[in-house]
Amino acid sequence: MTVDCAVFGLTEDGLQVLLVQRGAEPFAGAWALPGGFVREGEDLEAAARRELREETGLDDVFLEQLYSFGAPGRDPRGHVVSVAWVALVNARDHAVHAATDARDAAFFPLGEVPELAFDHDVILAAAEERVRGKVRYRPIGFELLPERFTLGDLQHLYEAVIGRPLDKRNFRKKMLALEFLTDTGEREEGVPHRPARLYRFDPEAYARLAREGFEMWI
Amino acid sequence: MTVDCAVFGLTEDGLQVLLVQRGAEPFAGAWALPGGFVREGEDLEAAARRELREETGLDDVFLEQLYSFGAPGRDPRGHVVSVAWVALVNARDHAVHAATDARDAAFFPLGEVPELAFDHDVILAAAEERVRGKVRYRPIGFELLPERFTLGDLQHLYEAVIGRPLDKRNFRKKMLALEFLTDTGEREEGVPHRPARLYRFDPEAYARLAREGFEMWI
DNA sequence: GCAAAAGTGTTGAAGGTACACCCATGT
DNA sequence: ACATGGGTGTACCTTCAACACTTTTGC
Repeated sequence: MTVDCAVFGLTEDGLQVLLVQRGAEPFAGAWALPGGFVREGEDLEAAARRELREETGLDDVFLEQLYSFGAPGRDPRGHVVSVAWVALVNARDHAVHAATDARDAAFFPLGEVPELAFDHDVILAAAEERVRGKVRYRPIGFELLPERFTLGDLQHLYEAVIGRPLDKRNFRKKMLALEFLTDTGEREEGVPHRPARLYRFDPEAYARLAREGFEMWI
Repeated sequence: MTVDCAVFGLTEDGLQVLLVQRGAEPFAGAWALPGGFVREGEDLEAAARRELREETGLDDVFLEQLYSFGAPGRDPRGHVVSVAWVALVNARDHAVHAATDARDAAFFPLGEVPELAFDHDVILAAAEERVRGKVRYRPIGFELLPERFTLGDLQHLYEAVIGRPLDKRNFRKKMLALEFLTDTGEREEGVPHRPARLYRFDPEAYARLAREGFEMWI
């Protein structure tokens, strides 16, 4: 039993995925999703978090189970089932560094992903589909942004994930009508244009609305 | 590694789940979701289908992976991870009978489920949530109906799964506007009221529409 | 003829989409 | 002054929700 994590981050170039270069056989030297064996008696989510920490230095990230892959032959070491996870990180605040069995760790734009070890191309495709789908009806996109962000940041995020330009006025109307963005009262600083208001996502406000049967849909 | 299946069927009393009474320890005599150990080198979905066939006689059903449960302590035999699956069957055409390690197999209304073995109550709750959510935006409900069905059947299905009465005229308008219900030209027979038209779900028409970016939402 | 479900349109409200200009800041 | 993104309102159109009566069959 292994766990593998598809970790997504956001930059000006759009969505990126975190890969590690394997140091050990099989597939030594190949790029792969960070992951590894579950220990005896270890919880699956705990294993995913441990592997992420050990191989990439990431800690305290948003993590959600994706799917379990168990096709015979997917791992040359034998019949290994992998429980795959999706993680979303704010690339600014989470520095990444290779560690343990990984020679290197780096973010790759989704259009420039190299050949991957095992069946990690399949896992990555499923993870990307999950993120692109779910971001439209659950407030998971905020995990890709710093704590305080502008509505411009948020719009760029949605445009990058959904892959389609959005109308600025309609987007702002819709986001502010959802009542879980709180205006921090602060502004951007040091930008060569009119500074934007900084907002914060309020998980409790969202939870309250969700309990009342409300549904977001972007 | 085990697989466990939450199998749902539909009757006049609403959604039902298929349970088996365990014949072997642990939890001998307790009701549980059908399932069992994955064999060495066996595909996960194949294992789920095999266990369903062996324990309940069900074959050739709609099956979709739900989630993997791996909390330490969830199985007294040791650290056993279960890959859970959701199945939907048309209870009329699929006869159920206990077999192998199961003393008995029967459908239970969701409100009358007995105490379950292992953490199967947690798995069942997750499965129910998946079905109730997904049925609204994917055409999986048809798996619960016979091949030919009336719009009344379909409306009752949605009312049972969503748990809320629907307006007949609006429902029919919406379903017929979706262009994947084909009128078979046939009618109900032997009913003590005006016989209804029989429709059939056309998976290819749905696939075509889905490819064009269409989205259903009930 | 009675019971039981099938079948059928319209109207008002709400929400979504398209669209163009002025504002505040740094250089 | 100019370049850059921030910030704002309206009109149209589409979609959704509410609502009641006639039809066809078996008994």
